[in-house]
Amino acid sequence: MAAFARPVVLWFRQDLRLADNPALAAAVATGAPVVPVYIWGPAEEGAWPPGQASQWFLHHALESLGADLSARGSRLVIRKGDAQCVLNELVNECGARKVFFNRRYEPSALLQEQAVIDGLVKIGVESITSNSALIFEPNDVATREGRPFKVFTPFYRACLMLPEPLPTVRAPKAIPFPDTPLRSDSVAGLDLLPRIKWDTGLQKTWMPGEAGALRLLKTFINDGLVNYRVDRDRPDRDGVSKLSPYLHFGCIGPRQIWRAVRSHVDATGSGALVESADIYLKELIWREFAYHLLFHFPHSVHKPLRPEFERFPKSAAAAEFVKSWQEGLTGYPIVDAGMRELWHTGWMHNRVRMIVASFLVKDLLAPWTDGARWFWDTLVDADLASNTLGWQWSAGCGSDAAPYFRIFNPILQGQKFDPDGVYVRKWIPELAAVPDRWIHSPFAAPPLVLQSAGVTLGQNYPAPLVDHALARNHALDAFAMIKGKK
DNA sequence: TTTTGAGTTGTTCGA
DNA sequence: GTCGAACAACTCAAA
Repeated sequence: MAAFARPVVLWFRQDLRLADNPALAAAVATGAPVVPVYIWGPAEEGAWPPGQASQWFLHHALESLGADLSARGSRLVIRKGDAQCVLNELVNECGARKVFFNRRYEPSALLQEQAVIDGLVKIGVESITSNSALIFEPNDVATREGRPFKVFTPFYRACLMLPEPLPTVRAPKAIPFPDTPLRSDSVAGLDLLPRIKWDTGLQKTWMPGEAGALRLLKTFINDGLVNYRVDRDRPDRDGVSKLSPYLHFGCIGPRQIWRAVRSHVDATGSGALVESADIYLKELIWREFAYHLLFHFPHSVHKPLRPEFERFPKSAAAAEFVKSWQEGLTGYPIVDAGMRELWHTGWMHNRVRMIVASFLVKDLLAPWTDGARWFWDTLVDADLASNTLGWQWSAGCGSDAAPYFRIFNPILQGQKFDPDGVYVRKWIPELAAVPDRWIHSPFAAPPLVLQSAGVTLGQNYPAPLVDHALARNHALDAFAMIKGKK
C-alpha cells in the first residue's frame, strides 16, 4: 500500500532533530513516504538573517541531521529560496497533499508561515503544524484578564500552574522515503561556512547536531546540575549547560530538557540538587517568557518597551566605543575577556553577557541596539527572542528591566565571579602575569607591578576607555534626564 | 473600581 | 570588615 500512497512533506525549520519532533512524528504516522526538506532562505528573515557564527552552527547541524535521516532510510532534501515557492514546487514534484511543520514565533517567520499556508491551500494542499520549540506557546499563558504578561514572576507562576510538559515523542525508527527522484542541493552548496578560516575556535567548542545536544545534556545533568546555583555565575568554571545554540536550532527541545532534569531530580533528589534544578528550569521559563514578549510585542526588537528610553542620550564617541567594545579593547579585563570569548567561540557566559551589556549601555552610553546587533552577528545561539529580552533588560528599557541604578561595576564583578582571574587570563594572555590583586584593574596597579608583568598600558593592553566612577554618574544623570528630572 | 504588594542577576555610603 | 539603607517612582497583576 505504502508504495502507492502519496508522499507527505516534512518541512524542517528550527527543529533539526528526530526525537521530540511532533511534526515529524505526525508525518510518519500517516504511513506515507515522507519527504524531509530544509529550505535555506535568509532573505525571508527580515532584518535578522543568521549571522556568520549561526550559519556555521547551522551548516554542521544540517549535516548531522542528514546523517541521522540516512541512518533511518531517509534523506534530507535541501533547497534554497522562498519557502512558499519551494514548497509549492516540491509538492508538485512529489505529488504530496500534506505538508507538516513545526511553528516559529518571530515576526518575519509568522508572516512567512501564513504565506506558506495560504499558498498551499490554493493548490489544494493541507498544512499541519505543531509545536516543538516551546513548553508553552505565547497564547497558552495569559493574565486573568486574558492579556500577555509583562513581568516575569507572575508569568513564571502562571506557567507552574499549567500541566507539566508532556513526555517527549521518540525518534521514529524508520522514515520511509518515496521512490520519486528529487533534486537536492548539498549542505556545502548553501555556502554557510566562512571563506576565511576563522572557525577553529568554534570547531573546538561545539559539536552541532542532535547527538551533540543529548551528550551535553547528559553530562550537564550528571556533573554540572548539582552545583548550578553557584557555578552558573562563574565564567571561570564549566558550570552551565551550553545548550543555547542547540535549543535555538532545535537540535534539542525544551520539553526534553525539562523532562530529563525532572526525572533526574525525582530519582536522586537531594536538597542542593532540587534547588539547583529549580533555578535551571526557571531559565527555560525565561526563554519561554522571551518568546511570549516577542510574540506580543514584536516592535521590541528595535524599539525600547519603555518609550522614554528613545530619548536616552548617546555618547559623542559611541561609534568608536562600540568598535573597541567589539574588539575586546575597552581596558576593563572582564569586559574584554567576554568580548574575546564571544569572537573566538561564538558564545559568552551569561554572567559576562550582563557585564558587557551594562558596560556598553551605561558606561559607554552606546545604543543597546548596537549591542544586540553585534551579539546577533557573532553568537552561535543568536535568538531573536532571548537577545531582545536580554538587551532590553540590561539597558533598563524593558517592561520588567533592571532598575536604573543597577549599574555593574566591571572591577567588582570580575573580583566576585572570577576571583582568581582564571577567565580573564584565558582570554587575555597579555595580562597573564598580572597578580590576582590587580587582574581586574590593571590600570590601578603600581607601575612596577605592571612592568614586571610585562604590561604597558596603551601599548600591549589598552588604558580604560572611560573611568567607571565618572561613567556611572553620567549614566545616573542620563536616567534622571529621560525621567524629566533635569 | 480601587487598592495592595511586588518587581532575576547591584553598588555605594555611612554607621 | 560588615551591615543596612538608599538609590525613585511606576507599572503590573491580582485581590
